[in-house]
Amino acid sequence: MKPSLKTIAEQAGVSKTTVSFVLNGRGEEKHISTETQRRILETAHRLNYQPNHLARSLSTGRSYTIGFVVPDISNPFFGKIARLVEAYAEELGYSVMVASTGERADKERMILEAFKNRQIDGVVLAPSSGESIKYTSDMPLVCFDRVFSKETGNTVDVNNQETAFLLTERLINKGHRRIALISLSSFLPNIAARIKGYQEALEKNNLNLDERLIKDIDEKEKNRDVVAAVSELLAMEEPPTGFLFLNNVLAAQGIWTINQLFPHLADSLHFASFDNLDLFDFALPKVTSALQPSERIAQESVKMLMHQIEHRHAMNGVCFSTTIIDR
Amino acid sequence: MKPSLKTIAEQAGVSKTTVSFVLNGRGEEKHISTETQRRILETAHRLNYQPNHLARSLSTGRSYTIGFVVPDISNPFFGKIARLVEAYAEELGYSVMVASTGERADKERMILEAFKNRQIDGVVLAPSSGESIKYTSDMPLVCFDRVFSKETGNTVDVNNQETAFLLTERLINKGHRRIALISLSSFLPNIAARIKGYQEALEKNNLNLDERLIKDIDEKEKNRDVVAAVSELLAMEEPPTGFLFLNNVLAAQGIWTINQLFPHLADSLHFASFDNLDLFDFALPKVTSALQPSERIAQESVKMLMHQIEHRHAMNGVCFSTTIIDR
DNA sequence: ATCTTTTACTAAACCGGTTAGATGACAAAG
DNA sequence: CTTTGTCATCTAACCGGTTTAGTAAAAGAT
Repeated sequence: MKPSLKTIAEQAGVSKTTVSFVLNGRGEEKHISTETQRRILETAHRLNYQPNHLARSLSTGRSYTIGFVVPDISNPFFGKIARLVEAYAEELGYSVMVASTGERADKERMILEAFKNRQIDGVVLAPSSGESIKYTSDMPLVCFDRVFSKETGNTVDVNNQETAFLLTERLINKGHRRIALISLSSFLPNIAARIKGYQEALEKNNLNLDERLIKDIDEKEKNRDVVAAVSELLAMEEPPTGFLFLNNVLAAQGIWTINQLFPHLADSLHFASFDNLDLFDFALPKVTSALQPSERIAQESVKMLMHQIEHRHAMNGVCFSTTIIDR
Repeated sequence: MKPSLKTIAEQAGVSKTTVSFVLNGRGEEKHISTETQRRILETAHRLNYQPNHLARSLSTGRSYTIGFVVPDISNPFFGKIARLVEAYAEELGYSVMVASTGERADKERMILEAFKNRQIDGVVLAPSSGESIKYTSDMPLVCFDRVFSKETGNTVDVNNQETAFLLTERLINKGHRRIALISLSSFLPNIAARIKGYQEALEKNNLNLDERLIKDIDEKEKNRDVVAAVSELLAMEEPPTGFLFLNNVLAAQGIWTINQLFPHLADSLHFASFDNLDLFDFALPKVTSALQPSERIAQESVKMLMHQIEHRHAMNGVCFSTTIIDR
């Protein structure tokens, strides 16, 4: 039988209350005598007492658990942040529940409500839609990676538009005149900003925007769609030589496509991609990438969430800069 | 104010008990009249009642939460399994708490105890030591990837020794006579089995085992150590031409090393590695890899855990076969 | 010597559910 | 006409903590 406060109370000959005070380090404050404190601590130790976290949470209303909800935890970008969020949260005595939404708003909603009913203290979320904030009502929430509205605060992201602009310019500066954009069909604010940055760079460099060079990939069928998109682009009479991929998964699949189907073109093309991957270091075509500061994103997200949990009011959104790795 | 059973009871003019029965679908069984049931359901719906999961868990002793504990959730192998475990668990109404141990037994112990105090129903664990089972005592536990003892049951792994044997033989069949082994210095049963398979293959093919071709990598410094190991090996007077890497992270770093420091050798070497990575499809040196069946590992782990949660006795361990992808 | 404060500790309510056992009403059986 | 059984519902205890509002005794102040 697992010992409870009651067990200790009986064995130490005091009340539950006293035991609770002492074990929570409030012994002095509550004027519990040194001898009694000693006896209680000794008993607790002897019985190897471990408090029941659920019971505590139920009465305090704090579960010391946060949620980490992203489209796909197996995506290396989110996996890395998960690891870091978990580490920071643990330092603060929090555990982390994770869930993947598959980029589906309905599933996201279900997950958030399930977590809320589990009395989670707050959620770090990479939202798939602008609706999510509604379902969480009063639960502390920090959105990262995708920011649907800056107004509510509590957001962490990067300078998407500027980064896309710079990535595109790098390709232009390397002499590429026709630059394809491999984007996503679902509406996400970070993606929208990146598209803008791409357009802006073309405009500034007096390259006209050819709509045929822009391909939208369906999230659910990305692997198949990227192969099709790249193949179509390379089959054009005037094919692009520079490619901007709006995230690492798309770029990885793009590299795969070239290597499997167009290996002879690997040297003549140049890629640019959001997010870094280790493989970009040696992949062909060469990939210039924009590294997002995972550590800072994770740390800031947790910090912001803790702030809201403690103080119940939002902090201003934070926007980090990416680091462009030229290859 | 969030509505509770009490709120509904008051508004519907019945007792908490009756509400509890009805909302748990035990209305018929408990002979609650149709009219009362209707009224209760209507009230619950009107107030948008959501049960407090903590309170329920406290009284039933079931939290419908499981833990997923691995060395590093950002490792793609574990990330993929995490995603799948999460999906299967969700289907069964469970949430998942994740934690990374950093391959440290002490941290693993802390995590397991913290989870236990959170009244988790069970844990899916990739253990870093043989000790973990002790700290979980009566908590349902399934170990995957690393199996320290088959005797206790509840284990899921793959045919490590045979796979290593086959991978090594592939290298031999491709004409490589000197085959390096990039291993890990920490003792893990899966790694030990893989080393055995390597030795067995050399022996069977009458190649003598050159200890200098075996390099142990320190988990904490893998990136640095792999570069050093590969560089040393290639600097030998009679350097190896085949390399067996005991996991995907090591192999990825090996590929990086060749591409950065020895690009002229990329074509003459051949790698073999445990676990698949997308980048193996186009990386040079070519990589023959052993794909582990993530879906089946995840599904079986969850199934096994659920079995133990329900029936409180262990199932026999399961061992899956890998799929070798020749490149 | 009496009043006030401090010390050391406890009883009981509470968090929000679940559940064993009781209860009163009514119908069928003996 | 009592007994037994079923129906419909409720009371109260319980899960294991936290916390408010005490209380009795000892110490300090007037």
